[in-house]
Amino acid sequence: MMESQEKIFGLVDCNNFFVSCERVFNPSLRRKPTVVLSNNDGCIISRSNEAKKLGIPMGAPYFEWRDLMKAHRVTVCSANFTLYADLSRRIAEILSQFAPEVEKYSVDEVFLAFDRLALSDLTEYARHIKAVVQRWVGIPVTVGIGTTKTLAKLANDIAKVSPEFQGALNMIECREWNERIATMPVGDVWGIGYRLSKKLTEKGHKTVLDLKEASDGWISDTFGIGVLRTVWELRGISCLPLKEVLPPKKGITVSRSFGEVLRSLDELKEAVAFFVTRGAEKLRAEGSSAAIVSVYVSMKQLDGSHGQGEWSTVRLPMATNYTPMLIHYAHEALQHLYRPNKRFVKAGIMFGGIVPTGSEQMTFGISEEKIKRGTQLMQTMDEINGRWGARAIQSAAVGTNHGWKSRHTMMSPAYTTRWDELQLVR
DNA sequence: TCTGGGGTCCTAGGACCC
DNA sequence: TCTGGGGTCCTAGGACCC
Repeated sequence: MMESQEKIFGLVDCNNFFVSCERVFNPSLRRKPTVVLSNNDGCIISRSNEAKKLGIPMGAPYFEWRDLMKAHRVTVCSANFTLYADLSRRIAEILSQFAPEVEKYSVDEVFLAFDRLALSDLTEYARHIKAVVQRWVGIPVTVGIGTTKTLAKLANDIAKVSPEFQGALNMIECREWNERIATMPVGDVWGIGYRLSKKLTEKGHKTVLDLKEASDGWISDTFGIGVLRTVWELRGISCLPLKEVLPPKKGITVSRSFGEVLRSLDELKEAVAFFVTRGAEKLRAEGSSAAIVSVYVSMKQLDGSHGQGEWSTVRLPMATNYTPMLIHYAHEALQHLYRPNKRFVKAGIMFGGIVPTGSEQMTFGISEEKIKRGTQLMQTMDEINGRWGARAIQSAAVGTNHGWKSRHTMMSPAYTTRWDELQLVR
């Protein structure tokens, strides 16, 4: 029984994903130090190996490293998330041909699951997968194989920094596995972050091997069930199943820092309307509706720092994904937060109380006919935006001024998703 | 006014991930 | 001067009910 169910997990992780995406369409960036910035050109969120060697850390503020990068002729790209999402989807599609079960875990990672006895040489197979993705999409990936997700992830991390594995490491066939993890810090384990690794290290559990051999009772009493599961996964007992179909999201957030400080309520309303529009699209794409709308604003303090941020929440009479109604309630929430003579630097919206569309509680005062017309309008808008680019048409509430738009001064074109930005072949 | 156990639901906060 | 944006899960504590 157990035997037949036993699975092997693979993790395919794109190397320096955002930078690699930029290189696909701009080969002159290859072998040159390159970084990609976050929204608003705020921090560095992807680095080529050459950039990592210069000591630039993940998530570092751009302005702190600008001079060093200039001196070393580092190419700096603003984020082009539309492009990255499209390549990410293509890679996941290709990988689904190589394993019976596939989970798209993040924009740059895909978990695979195989039956234990189905394949004779998994290491060879992993190298094959790597070569196919490289050839078909042009993105370099690393493959880790293990008997649990946590071990596959660990194998992947090792393969990334050890060239002798040629981009694919099968933990099951790695004979010196225990020696390797005896020298790895406990914080390298998936699920052990900054705080947990600090606490574990203080208690004498410094390495991955230490954690693997820790006592169950102590772990669960001190750190809870989550860490206990991680320990079991390190021992090869699978506790984290593959999630092939993702359940609908429990919350949907859209937020941005502004390109410039905002003062007027009208501008804030436009920004909030834009966030709601994006969020409502996400809702409809999942077949969901929301009954709670929260709005968030952050203000610049007198000392120049950004404030904690303030929230205002409105409960709707019924769940909906109809953009104009969501904008209406978001604006109502915003009224409670707005104060004249303040400098707003960031805002966002969050949808909660999410239910499948169709299961909404009906409320008096809204006719079925009205709801039907609204649904049709939204469908039409989504279709048009899907075909002509996400901002082809949108509600008038979003406005056309967009002083609040994020900065992205070094952005590459939308090579794959917009006809007018297709790459020219000469 | 004090006494008790057990259960659910919700919220806030903390920790993690990319 | 300039510091991203999106998620998940778990736990503890309070309100409320029987």
